[in-house]
Amino acid sequence: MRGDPVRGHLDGLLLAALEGGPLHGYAIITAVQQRSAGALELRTGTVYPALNRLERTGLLRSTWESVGERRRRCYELTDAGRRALADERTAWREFTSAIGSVLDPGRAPRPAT
Amino acid sequence: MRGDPVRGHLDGLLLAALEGGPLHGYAIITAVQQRSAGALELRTGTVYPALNRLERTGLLRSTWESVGERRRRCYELTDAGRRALADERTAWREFTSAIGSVLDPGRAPRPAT
DNA sequence: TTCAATATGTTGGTTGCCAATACATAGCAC
DNA sequence: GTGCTATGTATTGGCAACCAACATATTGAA
Repeated sequence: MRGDPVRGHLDGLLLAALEGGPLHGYAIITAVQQRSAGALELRTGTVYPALNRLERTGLLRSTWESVGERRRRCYELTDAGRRALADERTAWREFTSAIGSVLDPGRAPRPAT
Repeated sequence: MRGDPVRGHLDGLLLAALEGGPLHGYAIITAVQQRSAGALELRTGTVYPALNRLERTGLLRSTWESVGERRRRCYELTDAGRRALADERTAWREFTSAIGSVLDPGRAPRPAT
């Protein structure tokens, strides 16, 4: 997969990963990797700043967890985050429909005229 | 549609627009716009440098046309361009499958395990 | 005569992800 | 007891790719 593959879709991926319940950053990375069958390998330099930003903008909320001596920061969706996820899904469908209608018209039929 | 929507998929769009026959830059822009039902409005600052690059790398070939006093540069796919288009389609399907399996699992089933 | 459409191009800026780096705990193999 | 890997969070600097704005010219309609 060509460089910067998730560009523009990162927020949606992170929100979607958290839809099933709270996860910490590292677990989000592995969850995304597994759900995409290994295709998407998010980098820490990509994920942690993004999670931080999503919390700042109110789409996520975080709490610190302790497992023995180790600390993890656990993120969960807020109500606004759930709404944002729905919006990301809509945007994703519009996006794939738009690009697909030009690039791959057999698979993604043109929007009704 | 959020900013930079075509990022990473521009080459595929341009190649696909030319699959049906030669077109000049301005016509490519309107063709993409029409085929996407208005969703994709490519900018001249995006398209012309990209066409130039695709010609430099041998995926397109161009000839100057004259219509009255006006000059247009007509692009067409080379054989390499046709192969590149096929690759772009494959990459597009893999891309949508990967992102979709995380973001929109109901619509884009996970790749076979 | 002014405006919009047609037509091609360049320049500079921003965005957003990535690579590299840093650091700490935990568990396993040897 | 030492190293290696996995787990875990975070920052910094860089850069590619697209966009906005600008520049220029012809054509045709109001």
